Amino acid sequence: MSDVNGAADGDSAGLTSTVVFRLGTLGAVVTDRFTRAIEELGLKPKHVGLMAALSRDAVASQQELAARMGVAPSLMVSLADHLEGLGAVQRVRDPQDRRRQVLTLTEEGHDLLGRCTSMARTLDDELVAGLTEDQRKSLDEVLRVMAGRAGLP
Amino acid sequence: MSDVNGAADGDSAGLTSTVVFRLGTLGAVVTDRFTRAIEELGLKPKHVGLMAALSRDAVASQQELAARMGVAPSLMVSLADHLEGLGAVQRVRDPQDRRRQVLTLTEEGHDLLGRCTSMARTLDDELVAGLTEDQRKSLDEVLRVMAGRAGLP
DNA sequence: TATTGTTATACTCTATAACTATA
DNA sequence: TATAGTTATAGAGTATAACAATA
Repeated sequence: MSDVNGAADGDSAGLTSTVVFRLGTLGAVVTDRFTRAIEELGLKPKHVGLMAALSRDAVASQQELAARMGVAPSLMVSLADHLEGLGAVQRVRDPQDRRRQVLTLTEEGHDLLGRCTSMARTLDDELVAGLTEDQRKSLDEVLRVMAGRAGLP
Repeated sequence: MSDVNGAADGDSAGLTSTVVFRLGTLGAVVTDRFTRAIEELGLKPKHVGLMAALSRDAVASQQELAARMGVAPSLMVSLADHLEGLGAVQRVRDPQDRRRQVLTLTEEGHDLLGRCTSMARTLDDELVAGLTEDQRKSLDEVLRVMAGRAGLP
């Protein structure tokens, strides 16, 4: 025992009981599953995130999207390259400012995103299978509050 | 609209509303915060995870720990190296089987883990600040159930 | 021969910096 | 000169494969 005051030493009431630890590990496992699910579509989570962002806002420049997703502009290039190669997004030079590449989600892109969403819902079902209806509602609200607390949109 | 049946196109009722997406992003943000918090202790999340595992089981060989944490044995070497350098763990050759390196958490290690736990609790408080007591209890139970569903201990 | 730990190597992800073209 | 996008380069993190010691 290296701690004279009331704080727990080691893991008696431990690290593994914190929300931070449990949310972090669970999030990692869940993301890992999702990653494997979308692999067959030739996608990685960031590609899906980009499509979701485009789905919300219809069109946006690469810089705007990079800022919104919190990634470097150079990464946005390769994400857009890949999605363009799949026919999921279209790049159009803004005629007003020919430096800007404006991205839009194509019909194929909407379709792909829809399939990803469907896969996520399947995983959702497995994940919440043991929860009551009340618990699911509570989860929804709790996630909303914590996301706000964590500075997420 | 590229989908004739009932499924949503794009993100109408979308990907960003799934538990998978929300849990994944929230977990990533939270882990990121924790990572920055423990930086000043010279630790990364995996180091803390290893210490937590040792705290639960007192002693274990590197192979056992690698298997438990789901990492490669080679990574366990560098994690143990680092923690040994900090004086947080001790490596002792098992006299019964001199191939095995048995790891134990030192007093210093318990102390370090305690500080990490305390940091996690501080983050916990910020995270759940907007939740009622009922919601916190529900969160605890819901996390337990989903962790089980996700194959976590 | 099989296993534990280690070292060497390679791969993935992503950021920073240098560069091009527009403004 | 400043900015959007691109390309080149580098670093972090981690796995796989080769190796040494021990069983």
